[in-house]
Amino acid sequence: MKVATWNVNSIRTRQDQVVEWLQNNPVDVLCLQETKVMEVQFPRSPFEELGYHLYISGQKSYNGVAIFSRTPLEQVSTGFSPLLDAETVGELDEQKRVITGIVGDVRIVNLYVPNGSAVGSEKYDYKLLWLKVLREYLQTLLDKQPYELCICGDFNIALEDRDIHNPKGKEKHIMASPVERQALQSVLEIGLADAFRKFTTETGHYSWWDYRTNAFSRNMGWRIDHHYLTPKLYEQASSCRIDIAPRKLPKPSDHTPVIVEWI
DNA sequence: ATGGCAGTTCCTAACTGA
Repeated sequence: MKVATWNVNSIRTRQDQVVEWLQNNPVDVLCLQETKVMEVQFPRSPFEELGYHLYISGQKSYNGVAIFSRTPLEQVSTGFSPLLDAETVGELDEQKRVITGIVGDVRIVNLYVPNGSAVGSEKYDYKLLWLKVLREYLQTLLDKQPYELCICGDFNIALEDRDIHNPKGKEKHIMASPVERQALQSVLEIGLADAFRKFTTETGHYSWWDYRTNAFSRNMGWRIDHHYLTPKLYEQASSCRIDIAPRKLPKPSDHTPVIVEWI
């Protein structure tokens, strides 16, 4: 089973690139973030023609997540609300950042974690609150269901210094600040491990490069797109790789796909 | 230090992203 995650920064702009990528990389599941379109306007047919079933949580202009799957997903739901009480969720489901479904004996959870703008800003507080509620959401999933979990998506956090091209002085930088790193660590403490780090320990491997300053050609990147697995699935994982080919294309997304495989 | 690039919409300016 191969599960990929890719922040496409607008599915309508990236449609042809995603089609071509799927033709060359026929993964079982593709999790997309930042689709930036309402479900009714989502370009479904190019992907359905490739044999995928589409599950979409969309909104206009911002955010938006989707799962493409070769086999139909079961128990698909979006947002935190299906598992948590209204008081806990508050307004968090207004932004479309969560979609999940079951394939085989694995629950896929596709996430687009808030960026947070700047450390100490209102959006940063929103990011921290969102991660706190995410932990409750995932803990509830684990408590209620026997499925293994594959949590993937754009986490907007580089968890360790080796996930950043130049980690020096990043304590106040969004995506690297200690408080948000700790918030993500707290989520992982429920029993999740980073699939990529099972296979690759050195620095220099990234999934996002800023559009500005020729960051990609200088490999000034960040590894912020992750797959987190429950222990049994982590043991079964046989590879996790970053495909930088799409980042080299004209008009690319600023992120590139990451693919995990398990037996 | 700042801003740089890209996508979107209430579209040629302002926002959000990361």
